[in-house]
Order: sequence, then structure tokens, then C-alpha cells
Amino acid sequence: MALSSPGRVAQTLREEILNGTLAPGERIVQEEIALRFGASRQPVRDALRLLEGDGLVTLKANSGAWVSKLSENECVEAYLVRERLEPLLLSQSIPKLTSTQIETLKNLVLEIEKTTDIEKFLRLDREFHLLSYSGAEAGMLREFVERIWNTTQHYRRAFAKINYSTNAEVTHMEHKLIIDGIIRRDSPQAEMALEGHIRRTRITLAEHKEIFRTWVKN
Amino acid sequence: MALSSPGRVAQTLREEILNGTLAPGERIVQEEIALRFGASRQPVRDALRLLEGDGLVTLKANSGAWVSKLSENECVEAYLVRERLEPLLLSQSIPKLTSTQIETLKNLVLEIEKTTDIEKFLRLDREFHLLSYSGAEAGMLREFVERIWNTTQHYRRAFAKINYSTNAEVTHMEHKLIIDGIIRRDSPQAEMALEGHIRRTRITLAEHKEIFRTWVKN
DNA sequence: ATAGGCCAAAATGTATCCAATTAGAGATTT
DNA sequence: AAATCTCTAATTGGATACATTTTGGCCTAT
Repeated sequence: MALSSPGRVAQTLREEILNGTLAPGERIVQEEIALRFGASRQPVRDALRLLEGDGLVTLKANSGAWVSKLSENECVEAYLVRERLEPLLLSQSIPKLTSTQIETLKNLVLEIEKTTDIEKFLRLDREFHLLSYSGAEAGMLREFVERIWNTTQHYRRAFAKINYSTNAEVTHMEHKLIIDGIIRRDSPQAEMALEGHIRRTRITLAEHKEIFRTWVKN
Repeated sequence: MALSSPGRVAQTLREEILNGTLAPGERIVQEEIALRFGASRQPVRDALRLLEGDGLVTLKANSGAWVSKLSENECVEAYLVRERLEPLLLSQSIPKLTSTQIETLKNLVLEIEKTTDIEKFLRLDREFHLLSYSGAEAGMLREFVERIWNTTQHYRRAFAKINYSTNAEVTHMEHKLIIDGIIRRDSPQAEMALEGHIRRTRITLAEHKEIFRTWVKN
């Protein structure tokens, strides 16, 4: 089934926010978007509401729409929530992962290790984690987790740029622990490895407050 | 600041969904709502999108809006997520609760114990838990938790009607353990008591699958 | 120089109209 | 009798026009 018009607009904007074309804090003007897509402002408004639901856009009544921005505290909170939710989601996924999917996951870990390009790392890392959850039923839990990945994408990029060279090795090791648990369908191990992975990232992140200095007003 | 027009519509519908006037699976026709509020369909559409973001309403393109419905699995998932998130939220709240708020919480526990009316119980129970989180900063975590409370409200009501007479005593005891932890600002105890409270409810709920038999078509 | 208020331009919000899609009833066929 | 098809009424989606609100520049007064 083809996406509805607001759906298409939302999808494109979502990608632009995730890949950094649209930066956090940046204003989104309805008419500009409408013009770009050759549509009226109505479907654009609907699209913005969809993105608001994803947490990617913040709407203010009678005022406008902005790309969502996280403060340092909000970002730490996101990681605390990830620590609790993602192990749960992974444990629900593991029993239902196909051997093909596990094979792909193994390859992703290897590819992640090889790459030195940060954009590629971000893409592969995201794919690895989200694929590891794909055995779980679509539902609230997966929605929450995906939403967190989306809203923190920009900060993971900023963080990786600063941190990638020094902490890549630890990340690779953690990924190996996770994939090892998955291969043996040992949920408790995978959960623990994943929790540690997220936890360490949260703590390291807290040592780089400069990421949250912003120059976009408001 | 006064709520915007879609905000008012959404607020009223939200209340009607939460208090059971609008049942899960029930269809919502834009024009009917527009007539009721003396507005055009446009703000109603926006309101429905807002409620979709809350998880209270499910939209289907070119088709319409329905009050969201949970399957048994989705409801259990909601409780699993609550088990992970609410203790975290409570631990963030406890250090910043004022003594006035704690006093109110104590009274709520007593009132909950006294009441025999199920609607009143639901209202007070909700107030108790959400107030216990009010020390935590508004953010993603609180949003998630409130969203779960909203989407499961209807099932808590159905569950309470079946279960209240037999399990009320245990619930009261659990509330006392939680409030005791809060009073002494002993976060770990409060967290554990809360986790147990939610966990027991989830397990008891799973023994009453009849709640999820529905007669509202699709 | 700075703070505050005022006004104009720009952006968002709402209403109405028309187009496109869907759902449901009734008829037809197997 | 059950399933499928068709057609129509009802409902949602989108575009345009207009009303409302906000914002930011500019002027004035302290």
C-alpha cells in the first residue's frame, strides 16, 4: 500500500532530520515544505503532527514547528530509559530471530569493526541494534525504543565525531558480547552485555557536555 | 495560557476515553465531533492526530479514527514496560518530592483503603501513582509512563471490576510499602515495592483473559 | 544606551468547498 | 446458502481563501 501524502512528507522530513540535513532547533515553515512537495499546507500540517508523535518535531500552538532538541539532562534520561527497555526488547526478540537474521547481524558486527567512516558507522550501528530487535512483535515497546533512537540520532553523531577514535575498540568488544549471546540464544547474557553497552555510553556521554552547547537560538 | 482549539477538543475526548464514555474499538466520526464543539472538521482532525500521538486513538488513512484497543499481549507488554520504567521514574522523583506532596500521598493511600467504589478507586489509585512521580522532571520518561497509564486505563477498569473484591487487601499492602519507602526517602525500597506491585498485577491480569474478549467489531 | 510599546509583515489556524476513497447493502452467481 | 461483485451513500482527504496570532523591527521615552 502506498503511503498517504502526509506520510510521504513525514518520511522525507524524518530522513532529513536523522541524517542531519535539518538540525535540532531549526525552524520548519509549513509553506516552504508545502511548496517543496507541491502540496497544500494541510498535508504538511498532518505530517508535522506525525513527526511530533515521533518526537522529532516540536510544535508550539500559533507559533510554528521546530526540529526537536534535547538538553543534556534529556539525553541522559534517554539513555537511562534505553538501559531499561532495550534489554527487555532484545530478550523478546532473541527467541524469534531467524538464522538468516543472525547471520546478517554477525556480518554487521564485522563491517562495523572495519569501517572508519563515521556516517557509515552510525548507519551500521543503528541497523545492527534495530535488526537485533526485529524478532520482537511490533508494539509499544518497539515504538518507544525506535523513538529514542530517532530523537538521539543527532547526538550520537556529534558524540561519535568526538569520541569514535578513542572508544571504538570498546564498542566493538561490546558488540561481540551481544552477538555472542544472540548466537547462543542466551538472552540473559545478551541483555547484560547490551545494558552495559548502553550504560557505558551514557557515562562517557556525560563527560562530553560540549555536545549540548548550541548556537541555534531558542 | 488557554488551550488551542484542537487542544480543547483533544482534552475532552481524552477524558471521555479515559472515563469509559468512549469504548476501545469505537469509531470516531470527524463531523460528529465537529458539530459537538461547534467547530469545523479541521481542528478535529488535528485533535485526532494529537490523540493518536497519545496512543489513545488509532487512525487509518482514508478510513477513519477508532478508540485504540489493546490485545492481551499488548496489555502484558504495557505492564512489562511499566515494571522497568516506573521504578526508574519514582527514583528520580523521590529526592524532589515536597513534604506537602508526601502528606497528600499518605492521605491518598488511606482514602484508597477506605473506598469501595471502583470508579473512585481508579481515580485515587491513578492520582497516587502519578503524584508519586511528580518530583521527576517533565520529559520523555514521564511522557512514556503517562501514555501507558492512559492506554491501559480501560483495562484497569475492567480488571478492577472483576478483581477488586478479592485482591484489594494485597494492593493496599503494596501501596503501604511504597509510601513507606517514599516517606523515608528510601528509593531502593520504594522501587522494589513498586516493581513488585506492577509485576503482581501483570501476572494476575494474565489470569483474566476474558477482559480482552471484545464485542465491538474490529 | 536601554527598555518598552506599537505596528506591519509573515506565519499559523480555521472554514468551506470539492475530489477521492471507502464501507455497506443489495443483487447476482456458483 | 455462501461468496463475490457492484453501486451508492457516507466519510475522509486536499486545496483555497480568510481570520487570527505572533514576531521582530523601529520608534519613543526614560
